[in-house]
Amino acid sequence: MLSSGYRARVRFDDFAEQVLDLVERIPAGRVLAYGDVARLLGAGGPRQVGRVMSRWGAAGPWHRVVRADGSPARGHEAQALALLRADGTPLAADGRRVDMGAAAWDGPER
DNA sequence: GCAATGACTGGTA
DNA sequence: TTACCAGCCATTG
Repeated sequence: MLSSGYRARVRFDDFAEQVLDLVERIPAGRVLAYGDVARLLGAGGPRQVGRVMSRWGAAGPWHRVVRADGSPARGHEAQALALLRADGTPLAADGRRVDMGAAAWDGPER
């Protein structure tokens, strides 16, 4: 029944669902790097996580997913920083990045 | 099937 | 600190 084109979207949607579910579990004041999300899920890679966020990230607290160096998403830096600041996320001294040492989330466990 | 692209990462200069 | 390069993995043309 499912056409090839539709099935392809559904297959990726499975990975996207896991990413979005994990992102929505990130507590306020905490962040996760793209690579960390992929590692916690044990699938795909940082670029795949970024692809999911660009397409379905708006469904959750996308601003809590940042780059490994603490920089927020490309093209949404000001927006992400404003939301992170609202969550009380510890920012670096420069104020344009997240303090990964203090804001990095360990994951749903612990 | 191949090449280009992407909300990335880590290393080196 | 920023800039450039090579690697990585799935989607898209």
